[in-house]
Amino acid sequence: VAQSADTSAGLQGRPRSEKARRAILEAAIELVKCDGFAAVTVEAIAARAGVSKATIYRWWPNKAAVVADGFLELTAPEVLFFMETGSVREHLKLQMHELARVLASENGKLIAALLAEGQADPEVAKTLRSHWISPRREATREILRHGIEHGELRADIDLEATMDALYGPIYYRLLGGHAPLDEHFIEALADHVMVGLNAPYGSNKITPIATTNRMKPVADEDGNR
Amino acid sequence: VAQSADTSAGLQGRPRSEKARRAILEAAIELVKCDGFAAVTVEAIAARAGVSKATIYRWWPNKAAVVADGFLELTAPEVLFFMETGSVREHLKLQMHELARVLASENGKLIAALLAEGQADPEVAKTLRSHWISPRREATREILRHGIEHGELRADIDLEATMDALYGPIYYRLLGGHAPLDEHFIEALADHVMVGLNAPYGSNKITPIATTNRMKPVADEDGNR
Amino acid sequence: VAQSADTSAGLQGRPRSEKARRAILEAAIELVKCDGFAAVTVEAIAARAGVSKATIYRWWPNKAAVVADGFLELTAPEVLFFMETGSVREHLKLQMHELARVLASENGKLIAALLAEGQADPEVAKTLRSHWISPRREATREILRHGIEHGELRADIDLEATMDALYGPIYYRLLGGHAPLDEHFIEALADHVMVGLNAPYGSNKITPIATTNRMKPVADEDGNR
Amino acid sequence: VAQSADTSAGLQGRPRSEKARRAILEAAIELVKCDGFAAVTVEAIAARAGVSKATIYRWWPNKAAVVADGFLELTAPEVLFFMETGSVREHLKLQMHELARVLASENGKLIAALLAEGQADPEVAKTLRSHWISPRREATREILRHGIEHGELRADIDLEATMDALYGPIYYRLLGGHAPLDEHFIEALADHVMVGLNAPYGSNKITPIATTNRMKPVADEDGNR
DNA sequence: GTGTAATCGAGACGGTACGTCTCGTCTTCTG
DNA sequence: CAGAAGACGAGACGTACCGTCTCGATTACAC
Repeated sequence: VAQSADTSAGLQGRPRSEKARRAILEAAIELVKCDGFAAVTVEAIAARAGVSKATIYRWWPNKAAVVADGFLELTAPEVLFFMETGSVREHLKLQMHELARVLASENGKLIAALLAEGQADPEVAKTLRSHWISPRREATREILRHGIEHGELRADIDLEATMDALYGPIYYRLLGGHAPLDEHFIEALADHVMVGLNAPYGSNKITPIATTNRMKPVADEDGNR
Repeated sequence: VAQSADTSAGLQGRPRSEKARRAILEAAIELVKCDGFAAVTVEAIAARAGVSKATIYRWWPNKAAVVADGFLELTAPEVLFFMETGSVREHLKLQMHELARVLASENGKLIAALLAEGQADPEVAKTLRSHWISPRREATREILRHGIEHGELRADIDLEATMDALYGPIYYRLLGGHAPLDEHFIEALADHVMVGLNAPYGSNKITPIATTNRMKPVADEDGNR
Repeated sequence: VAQSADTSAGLQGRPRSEKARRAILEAAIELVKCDGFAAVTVEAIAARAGVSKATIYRWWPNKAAVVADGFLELTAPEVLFFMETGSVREHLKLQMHELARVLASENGKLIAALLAEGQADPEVAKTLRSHWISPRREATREILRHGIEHGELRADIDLEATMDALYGPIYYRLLGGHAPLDEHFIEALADHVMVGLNAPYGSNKITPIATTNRMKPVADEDGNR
Repeated sequence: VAQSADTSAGLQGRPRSEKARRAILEAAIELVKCDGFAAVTVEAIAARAGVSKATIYRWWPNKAAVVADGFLELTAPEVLFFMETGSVREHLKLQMHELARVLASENGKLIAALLAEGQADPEVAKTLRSHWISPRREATREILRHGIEHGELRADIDLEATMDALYGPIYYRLLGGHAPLDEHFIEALADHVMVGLNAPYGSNKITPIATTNRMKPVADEDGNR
């Protein structure tokens, strides 16, 4: 979110203080976790970080950018990499569980706040997309491609829509708050959406999950893009 | 959202001005649509409505409540009533299209803003849930039940998770902004998630969906709000 | 300095709080007298007055205006009115002593600060001229006219230049700080400049002072405007 | 004003850059003349001089000191040397005209600003006194002494008060801004205060001033700074 | 009709945080 | 090692809204 923080930009002058930068990000995250995003002030961040307000505004345009950077740098969990050893379906399910676990934790409120802020601040939205949403989608996209190549998944699925089908409901519960983000939900959701990923009836490479999912793949219509 | 606005409370004194109330709600909605939720101030609403700030604060606790009320009263689209003529699946798909259409319109920004505000303001979240999300879920729930009863849908689905699977991805695209909310997406999504609703192969009441959809029209209606 | 503080302007709305106004002016003056003009902050004035910063900025454009108003309202000494009983010369001398006394007191620093601020802020300069300098000059102008009419003073003096000759040296010592503003100085100064006011030799209405001043009016050249 | 700028102090290391020093002073003066003292920043001076802020702060304690130094070095007009050819009175009058001319010029604003700053910053006040006010007073003092010695002026005048009487009104108009600093004013003023310098009527060495001024030319010169 | 009581407009108020600005110091690299 | 470049801590600036309050003027019901 910061203006790419090109530390080596000037080649001259006092270099940016890495200490101050970390102190700011840490203070921001701690305060958000403690008081909630809306209650956090740039002035409070500065005070807690032992830093001047001007130093914050020199590198970030506003509070949300600081928090976004802090979250991404300090607490954003790593993207799960696909292990060749498991089935694609199992891996996708695992990822859904993992996402739900993160969103149900303390960090969930933070992501929710950033998504919310993103509705008003395009810059925050962009950061969140490029550093949180997109990497995860890219990883999932690869897995889906892998599954398709190996015949584990139908070849005609719409990759983008599929990813929304997998993760969208989880974010929906996070933001809507109409129902809990628990493991039972993820199980039910995964069971539901996995069906749509089944390789067509008669495929010879069905993994365990495929059989688990009722064994009897439906032969319905499906679309992709 | 307003404190139930018990107009007849006092039995005495000047009654609440309905004109002012409408002017406020309309001004709020217009401003949000024009400038975005975050840029709207109570003072601006008051000015545009030709109303005193105190009058707003007398009836609503804050800006978000005004906007929420305004949205619900002035622009919240009606829940689709279930038509006897279509199949359950078709109806669900239709609802998904309708929701996407609304969220992709000008009102989508408004709902996104309210959902965002709801992350910080529980009252707004509650209002949105009880007046926007829940009625729609209730309607869908009924349809799903109907589909199950008539054998058009699997009997073992998790109703709540299913509704999240149907609508969650749509909200996800609205709020994430990572991909467009167009008809193509809804088609792909619907095709995907509908598979998970299939009655299991060999069910004795329902033929494979493709044919079923025409053979067994549901006879039910539903509405709310 | 305030925008004429037209309290009765609106005829509508909450009337301006006279209490707050006085608290602000008093706080400003106290702080200036305590810490000096340069060290005073609008925030400090607000804090001491128990008032919001916005309230100060609503009525005054800046710190100097507040202090100027406060000084003029709370501590500016009254203009000395001319008593018919004394001689014009005595009265002028009295006024010079009085001015020196004020400028040598605590208020002198205040006036010096305001005059200084006036160099950068035309509004302050204007206020000071219209509320401090001009009234005193006007009073003196009347006295000089009186003296001329009664033959106590020469008729061909330049009134404006005369007033500068009377008071300018006093302000000069105040601001230059090169010599003390004591009574001895005023005596010497008055003796010096009074000579130039003498009615021409032979005037039949010389007051005691005129005789004191060496009795022998010089017959030199003089100009006026 | 600078901390004696002992260029030769170190005996070792890179000597102070005279170029930078001049650039700073010139930039300061230009900026003050262009934007006014209050609007000038140390950063702006540094930028315009192509110099680092630290270099300025290494040699001057603050902005006012830089401007004061710049003024004294670059624009302070020379003290008028006393010409043997004129009378003391004429010379004094000439000096008054000259002072008024300078103060009415662009430099007048600068001197006014420095006098103003001197009210808050004793260091500036001291510099101004020692480099601007005092040398001129010293020169005038000599002239007055000369005039007394030669019987052109009264012997019982208070030298200090006299100088305030001569120049104070000029500074007063400069700072008060209540009337213009034009030649007419100086003429009137000089005529007025010169009367107080007259040797008493009947003095045995001097004829009435009007004639004296040509009869007894002073033989003296004076300079300073 | 005449109270009585609540609403309305206008707008001042105490607060709080904003984002900007300048100060004077410091830290690093370059010439 | 002086100097440029420029980041830094400090803290005041003036602005913008917040949500509350005080007014006087305006309704409409109750008597």
